[in-house]
Amino acid sequence: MLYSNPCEYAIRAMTELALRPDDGWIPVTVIAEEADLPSPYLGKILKDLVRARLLQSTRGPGGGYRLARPASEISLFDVKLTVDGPGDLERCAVGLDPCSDETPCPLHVDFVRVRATIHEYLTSTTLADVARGAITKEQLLSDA
Amino acid sequence: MLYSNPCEYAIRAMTELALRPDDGWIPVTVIAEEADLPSPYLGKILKDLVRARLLQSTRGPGGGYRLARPASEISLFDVKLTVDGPGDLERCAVGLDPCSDETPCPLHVDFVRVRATIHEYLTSTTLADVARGAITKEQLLSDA
DNA sequence: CGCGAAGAAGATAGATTAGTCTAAATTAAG
DNA sequence: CTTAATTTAGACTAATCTATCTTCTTCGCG
Repeated sequence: MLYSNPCEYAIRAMTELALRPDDGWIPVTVIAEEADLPSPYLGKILKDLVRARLLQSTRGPGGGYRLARPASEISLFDVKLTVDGPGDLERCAVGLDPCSDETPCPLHVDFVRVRATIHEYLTSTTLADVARGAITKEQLLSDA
Repeated sequence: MLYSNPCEYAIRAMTELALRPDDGWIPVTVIAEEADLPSPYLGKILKDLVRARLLQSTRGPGGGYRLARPASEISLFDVKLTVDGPGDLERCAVGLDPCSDETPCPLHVDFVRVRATIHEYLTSTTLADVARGAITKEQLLSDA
């Protein structure tokens, strides 16, 4: 509900990278397989993340992708901002333009509270948190 | 960010209806013009809202649409549920299936809090609130 | 240097969504 | 009973999004 399709893919792919911090460069094909995503499409998304300096990449044999910073320093907000752009988070609740704090849309007042909650969640949650959750989940599933 | 395109249209159209509670039946063309929406497309959406019993309609001369209940008794949640379906609000934060309270996705714990905030907002906000906000906004704009 | 393994980039195809158009059904009014 | 206004339903078109394919560039290694 919060993320577009490619943004969700980006988070899942980056979580894979966060889970192997010292494996060097990981090729798209490997990431795609682990995260169960279509690899050529994922490649495009990762390319954008490289351009936004959230990932690094290198070509040639042994090449691939890796996080540009420690996972604990990349927030979901960083990812969403890169993939979905800034507009998505700033839109008014009902889509009546123009909408700002000065000329608020109907519901602006209540909606800013919701938006603040979302924003706080996105900025305070890092890929390290997601990776930690992924490990927990795997354990739960293997126990079952 | 919370609503699909057609859902946003639905809210805007229904807000128009909420603003004229005693005008009887309002044709799509009028609603579409007021809300600045494509009228044939809006017609489809309104039809679905009729089927979901959020609107009533009648054909023929003098026909059109009206709210099936007072605006204060129709929540944004009602509208979103009808137009976007139930799945949208239940999805996991990262899209890793399976995801439930028993086998939570990474972030499930933090995310349910965000989701609860959104849910609370949608259920507690009615079309009457939106209409009230729309009036306020219009005044602000005309003053400027 | 030359070969092969990768990412980068762009063209293309398929699927989904947004939007239009036409015809049919219904209703009110004369 | 006829006509005009209106919703309803469905076919159709256009645009966007998802995904694939192909080609090119870069890089490591022998």
